[in-house]
Amino acid sequence: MAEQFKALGDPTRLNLMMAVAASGDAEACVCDLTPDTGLSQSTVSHHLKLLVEAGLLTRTQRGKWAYYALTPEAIKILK
Amino acid sequence: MAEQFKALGDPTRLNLMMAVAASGDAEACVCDLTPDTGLSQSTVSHHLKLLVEAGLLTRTQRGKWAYYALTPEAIKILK
DNA sequence: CAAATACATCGATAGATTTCGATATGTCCA
DNA sequence: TGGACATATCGAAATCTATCGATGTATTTG
Repeated sequence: MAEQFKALGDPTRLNLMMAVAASGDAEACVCDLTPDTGLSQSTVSHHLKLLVEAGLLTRTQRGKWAYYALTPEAIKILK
Repeated sequence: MAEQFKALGDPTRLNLMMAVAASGDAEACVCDLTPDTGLSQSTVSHHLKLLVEAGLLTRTQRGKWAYYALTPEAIKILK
């Protein structure tokens, strides 16, 4: 539980979560998410990984793209 | 908002929050909270300060003791 | 007033986190 | 197959965090 709060405790990651939540179909690929952060692609990828590990995002690969979506757990916490 | 999640994202601090919530009258002094953590008094004091700064605990001095209690905000997040 | 108690602050240090650029992996298309 | 694109991983540097012991500040008590 602390791990989830910790994951949400970084402004960049919280913004990523909000961006995913605000996306159409509530999922987004790295290429959509990266520009807004002002960070490098590798850094965004790293943060997304942490969010997945914390059980707050799911990752689905479709073709070239990796789509991230909120988990029920994340929705519960952020609501 | 990230600041609050960040504050809750440390196991020690999350345990402190739970301990306060579980205390009689939902408030506790440092002397009550310190033993369970296995940490030094100065470290616990430091963590409590962060929680207050994050708006998750209030601090009330009564005589020698400082009593900490959950804020409405904290109750909302932890519920 | 002096000692004791409860807590906060300070300075230092070890370890964790964020970030990047470079590179690796995987997928699609010509 | 080869190149282009999307993403992940790696290694390193800078910054942040948790922790401690020592000390400072109030407050109560003798």
